[in-house]
Amino acid sequence: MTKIKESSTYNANREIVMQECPVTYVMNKIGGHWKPIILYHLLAGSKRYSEIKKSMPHITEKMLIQHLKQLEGDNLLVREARPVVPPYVTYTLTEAGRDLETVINAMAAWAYKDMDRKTQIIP
Amino acid sequence: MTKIKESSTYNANREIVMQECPVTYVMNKIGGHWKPIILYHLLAGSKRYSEIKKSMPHITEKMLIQHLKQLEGDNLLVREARPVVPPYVTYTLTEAGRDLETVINAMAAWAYKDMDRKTQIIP
DNA sequence: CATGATACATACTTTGGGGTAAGTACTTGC
DNA sequence: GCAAGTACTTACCCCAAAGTATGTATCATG
Repeated sequence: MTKIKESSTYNANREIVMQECPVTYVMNKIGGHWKPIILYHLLAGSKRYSEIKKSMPHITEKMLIQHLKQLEGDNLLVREARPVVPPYVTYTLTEAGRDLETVINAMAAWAYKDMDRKTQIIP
Repeated sequence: MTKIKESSTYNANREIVMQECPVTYVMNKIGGHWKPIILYHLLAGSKRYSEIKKSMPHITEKMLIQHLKQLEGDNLLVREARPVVPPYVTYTLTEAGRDLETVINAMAAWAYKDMDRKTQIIP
């Protein structure tokens, strides 16, 4: 008798909204705290796992691979492992991933503009 | 004795990353499921509360005002209430809010391109 | 006088993203 | 022979965001 949910409005939305709203579509791929940052770092070129880790000192290893896997699943990057030891794994953006540069840049541009607006109001 | 966290890496990040990463800065303002959609609808022009609600059938009233308040707090929109009864409240984007059109459009453009890529691979 | 419209508010519950901690497999260097 | 580096994996926990449900104030209209 306490089962009112089943698939909930949340998931209903996910389905519906994904088809209607392109913004949500993007958010589902690059949303969250880490993904855009990972993409940002990879826009500079391919990197191996340890390099990404070094450029993001605050991320935990779990979060890092978790998101790398998801981004790979969403075809935003490809993983290449050379069968050597110690392992040598590189991550490279796909075309879809590189195309996100426009989005990332638009965001960055807005962010700097908005930060400016703020500091101008303070005095 | 179970308090290991205090402010946690999460919040440490929020602080640090906000200053370093413009993308995260944006995400903190327009991230989440609903905000970009609200903004999207308001880009077409000012709307009153009930109109926004109608254009987003799947959002709950709680979520709607909650995010409207946050967007107002972040200076992305302004709320104007006429002191009549029944209440008449309109929401309008600020300059900062309208400037997000670039970001939203870049996202939409990418989304459509990405959807195309997918449908081309399927057959 | 109670029902409906409008624009919320508030209490309570659930879910999943993010975090912590520890372990694995393989080899090179001391 | 064991510590250290590389690229993960696994188990478990916590909290904030999202969702559910219900209540509020005001007046107009039947």
